[in-house]
Amino acid sequence: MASRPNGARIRDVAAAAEVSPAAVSRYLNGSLTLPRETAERIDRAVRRLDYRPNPHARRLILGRSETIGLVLPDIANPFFARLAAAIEAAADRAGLGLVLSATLNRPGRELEYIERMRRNHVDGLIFVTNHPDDGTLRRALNATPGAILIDEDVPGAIVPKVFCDNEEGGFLAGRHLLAAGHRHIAFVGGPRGLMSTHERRAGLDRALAATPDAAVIWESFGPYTLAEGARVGAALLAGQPRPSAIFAGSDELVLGLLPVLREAGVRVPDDMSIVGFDDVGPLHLLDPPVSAIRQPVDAIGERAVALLTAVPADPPPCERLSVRLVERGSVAAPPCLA
Amino acid sequence: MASRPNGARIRDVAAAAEVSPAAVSRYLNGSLTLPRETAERIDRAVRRLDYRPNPHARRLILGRSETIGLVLPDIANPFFARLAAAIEAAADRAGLGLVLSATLNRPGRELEYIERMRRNHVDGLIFVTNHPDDGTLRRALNATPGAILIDEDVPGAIVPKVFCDNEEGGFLAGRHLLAAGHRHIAFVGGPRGLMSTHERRAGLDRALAATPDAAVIWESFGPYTLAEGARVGAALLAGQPRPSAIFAGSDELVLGLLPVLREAGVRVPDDMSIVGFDDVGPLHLLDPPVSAIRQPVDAIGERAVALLTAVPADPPPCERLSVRLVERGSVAAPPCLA
DNA sequence: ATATGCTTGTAAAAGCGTTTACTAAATCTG
DNA sequence: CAGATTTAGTAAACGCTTTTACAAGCATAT
Repeated sequence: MASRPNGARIRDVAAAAEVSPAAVSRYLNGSLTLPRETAERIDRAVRRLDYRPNPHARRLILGRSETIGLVLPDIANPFFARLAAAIEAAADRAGLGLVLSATLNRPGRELEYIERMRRNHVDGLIFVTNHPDDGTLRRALNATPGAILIDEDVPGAIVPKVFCDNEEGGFLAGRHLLAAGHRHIAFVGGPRGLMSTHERRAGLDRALAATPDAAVIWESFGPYTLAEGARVGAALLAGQPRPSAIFAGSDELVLGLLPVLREAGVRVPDDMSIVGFDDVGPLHLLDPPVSAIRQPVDAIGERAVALLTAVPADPPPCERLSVRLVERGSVAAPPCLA
Repeated sequence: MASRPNGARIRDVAAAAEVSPAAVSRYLNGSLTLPRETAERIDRAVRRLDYRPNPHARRLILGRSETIGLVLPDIANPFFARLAAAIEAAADRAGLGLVLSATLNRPGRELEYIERMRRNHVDGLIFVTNHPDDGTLRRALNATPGAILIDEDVPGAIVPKVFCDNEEGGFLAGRHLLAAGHRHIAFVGGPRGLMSTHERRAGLDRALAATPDAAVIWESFGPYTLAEGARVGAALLAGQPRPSAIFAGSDELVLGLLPVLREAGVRVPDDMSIVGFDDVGPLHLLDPPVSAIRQPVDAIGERAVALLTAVPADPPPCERLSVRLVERGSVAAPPCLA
């Protein structure tokens, strides 16, 4: 039916409807109202030829691509995968395409994508970092409007931001542990210098502050990975005095910790309580099911896309989405009280 | 430095190097060799102006986008997320952008993407289905070259394909269970009508065929999901006679099964052995660590991109990538022999 | 009769890199 | 030295849509 392999062009429609290409374009885009009869001729031609504007020509003239970029450390990581799913869904609802890029923490990858955005390859960028910034990223971000930051901050970047309420999460975890009777708590944090690490710790401290004999007696900082969880588990068990509960900064850390504890004969929650953060992994399927602070992943994706398509505000908004504690079976009274 | 907000254009470079835009284009694309002196003038201008071709203009004239599309059911699913990571990495190495789309099994989404490819929005499509095809997808695929199929087949689609060796996987699982002494085995498959389901079952049968008293005494078919795993677990425990081992078609199924077994007081592997498939989830962190057939996810991604960028062959290749059994702690002798 | 305004459009330019076809000059060949 | 070939480029067309600026025709108001 269609004469050309790639579908009809606007001028085919124009010819079929016996109007000019400009008329078709303007009518279709609503910048020209036409009498019923003419409009119907165009509509019919569009349907008959199954016309769709060539996106490349459109992007060239419009200078935008109806596409956003998602830059994150690693799509295979369940937390980022969930985030990506939420963002993809939100972008799709907004009629936006999504191009994906994993940095795998290779330096320069993030900057490369900012550059791509500056050159209008994409209309906007959703950025997920998980390493401290030496100022490079901040400068690049501030020099190039159109990016937004989610999940983790780049200090000093003046861009819209969407984070979960890390401090509240830390507080919730701390209060929960406290209520169960724990006084000696381990904080297994993310990397030093990351907002999430700092804030979760601050929230934990706030919770503990009200109880004089409660304290963080052990802490560690490192990547939010499985391997780090395993490493930390060993170190924690080797130390003295041993805490009775752990607040870990990610699902992955918990997943890494658990087998080490089990191996060492430390039972959860009888000998050691544990609270995770993120709650996107199958924490409910572990033995015991692990309690965790749940991040509102879908909402973060939703808001990220909304902010990207919204008119820029000054100063750019920084949204804090609530977290909540999901109680399962990994917290009990400390052994001394049992 | 750059006079325009979006970077230098080819004519800026041409002006700076005192040649024509055509000369710059052809020199940069290797279709014109120039004397050292002229070439250096252009190189210098390119560096000084930090020139990069406008991708939209490039795509318009070239009719291709240096971008491929990845269409999969759900990026939040760990298996697909791993696959996406592998494909993203391979695409990146090949200098290709990746646009992501999750179908969430909405009908029509897949067709929509094939249509987009036909209109040159993307240069190629990597397709991951997980539902039986009624012929619609086959027809669309065959009518539009440039897509490839991975992980799951669309019967009759004449396109390059990359699958793991499901049959071998089923065989490996069956042989392993047999070797441990099991004779009464449950097959927890994916949906009926899916290649993976069929082939894994066939491999299992082949393994059992050599042993007269060994048989699949229970089977189920359903989505490769957690919820299905839980459902099936309950059904399986309610039936009589009870098998001594389960071969489940995905990590998710295992993850759904496990808590149901535990709840029912059925110990793994003492009372029930279990072998999974995929091995991308944290199977090694479960209690007990679960043995599984490991899919070569990275290799699948790698080959998919390679096939997409290769010159089309006739007939299109169908690659089968080897799987292997990863033995952990979820298989033991059946209780009757213990 | 002239001015004003609306309706119904259209022509042409803009957006930018690539390719085709071609020229002018230099070098080589016989 | 005539003619062939190579070298070193260039002008113009191409891809397709959108936008700007404008025009013809008609009705209404002054």
